[in-house]
Amino acid sequence: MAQKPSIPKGTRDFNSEQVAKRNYIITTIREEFQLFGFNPIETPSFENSQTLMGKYGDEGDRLIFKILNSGDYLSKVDSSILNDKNSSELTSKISEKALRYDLTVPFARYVVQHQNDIDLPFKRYQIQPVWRADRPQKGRFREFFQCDADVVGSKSLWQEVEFIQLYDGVFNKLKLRGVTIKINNRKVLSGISEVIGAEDQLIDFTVALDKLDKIGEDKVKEEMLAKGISEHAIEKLQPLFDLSGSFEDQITGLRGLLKSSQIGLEGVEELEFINSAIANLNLQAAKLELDVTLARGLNYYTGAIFEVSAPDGVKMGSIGGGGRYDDLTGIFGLKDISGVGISFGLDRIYLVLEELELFPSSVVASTKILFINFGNQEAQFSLQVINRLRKAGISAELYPDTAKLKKQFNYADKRQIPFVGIVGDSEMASQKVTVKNMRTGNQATISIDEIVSLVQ
RNA sequence: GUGGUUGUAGCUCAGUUGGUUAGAGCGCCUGAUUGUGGUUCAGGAGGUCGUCGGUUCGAGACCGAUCUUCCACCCCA
Repeated sequence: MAQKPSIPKGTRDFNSEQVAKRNYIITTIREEFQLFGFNPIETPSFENSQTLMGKYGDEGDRLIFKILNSGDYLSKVDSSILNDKNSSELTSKISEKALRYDLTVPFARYVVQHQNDIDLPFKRYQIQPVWRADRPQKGRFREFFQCDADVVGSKSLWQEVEFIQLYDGVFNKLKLRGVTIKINNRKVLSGISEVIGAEDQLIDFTVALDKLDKIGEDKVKEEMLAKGISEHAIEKLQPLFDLSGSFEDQITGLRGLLKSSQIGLEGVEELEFINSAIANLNLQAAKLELDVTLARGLNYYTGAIFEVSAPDGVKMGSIGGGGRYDDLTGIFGLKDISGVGISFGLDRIYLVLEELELFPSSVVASTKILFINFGNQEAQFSLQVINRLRKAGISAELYPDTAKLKKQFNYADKRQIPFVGIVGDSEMASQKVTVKNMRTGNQATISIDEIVSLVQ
């Protein structure tokens, strides 16, 4: 095993079965996207660093894969910068391109760049890999696929309602029941921080709050204190920790808590609108849950925030996320374009379907019939038969070598090819083929037309 | 990026306080069976023990570095 080749940490090879299963998920998502009126676009795997940097927060910047400039990239760099060993300053000098980190920011760039060619509201979907220089874990890769659907140019809350239905539609088709679509609203979070007098610490406050179900109330309070949020403010937060019950109950509680915050009440009303609309539309595979501790993508989300978690009992991070961003294109100079979108994490959905054994057995398509090779004359005859079968839409192949029968049959068996065609002197003379059913062991000598109906 | 963890045959894993020639099951190859796979039987191949360096008379085992795996943090799909 000397010097086995390898692939970088957090990347994977996919065998045929895995590709088939991935395609099954992708096809399902794509069909649903199209059913909902989204059209595909694609963007380059790498962007100008400027496009990506600063859009995901400091943590995000760290996780962006930077691409080294071509040529003698160090020669133009000021030696004082080199001596300073300031990585971030040096990076901007020696790297002007970076691998895309998600599909949302490139989409925003796309909208601004092609604003004269698109009709608003613009609905697009995009299924492409993204890269993050993260430390890998289970369900966490450095190269993975996102499947995004977004709408820009409409502030309507019906979009949020539609996206929830889209989530439900995809998971229903994948037979993945019991997923939870968690929803929150950035305005509610803003309102809370306003009410407790911690507007300036919104991010710290929400990041701590986000951990509530993981580390518990006391630890969250500890972290808030450590981040400089006053004890008085945390005391005011108590009604939030005590929030419980149904979506409607929590709405009522929030309304009381946020009665002095205009923006907070706005968020509550949005949540209420979405919930009542969904209640009238009946979800099939998913349930919608209000989770005021949900805080993601705060660097650009402004309204609804979504996160999808796998069914209970499956240990996996979120399998989807999304939200509304009122001014994402603003960063690129196009103001007042509101967008909202969701993302499916293909690689994690794969792991969940695998764990729950939800892949249909039919996803791996294989050859239907393999022809045994007895020699050149027989092979010639077999290929004529194979041609006719292929024209009839049946995938058929000839074993390429005149190997021992045991070996040829074994090959069919290993590849789970359901039928084997045997052509020898007597078959050629009668213009027929002996076909063996590998599962039952039965075999019969039949005409080519009969093969078509037998194998199909 | 921080702390921990893992690596032995194609796969899953044994391998005693450091001591001859590193094992098992499954898989693979050959034969029993030159027009018949899956079962059975007989035989066989395959490992510089992740990599590099160190300690030692002697290292799969101990130490260091590095890569990889998984976990916690961070963050996230």
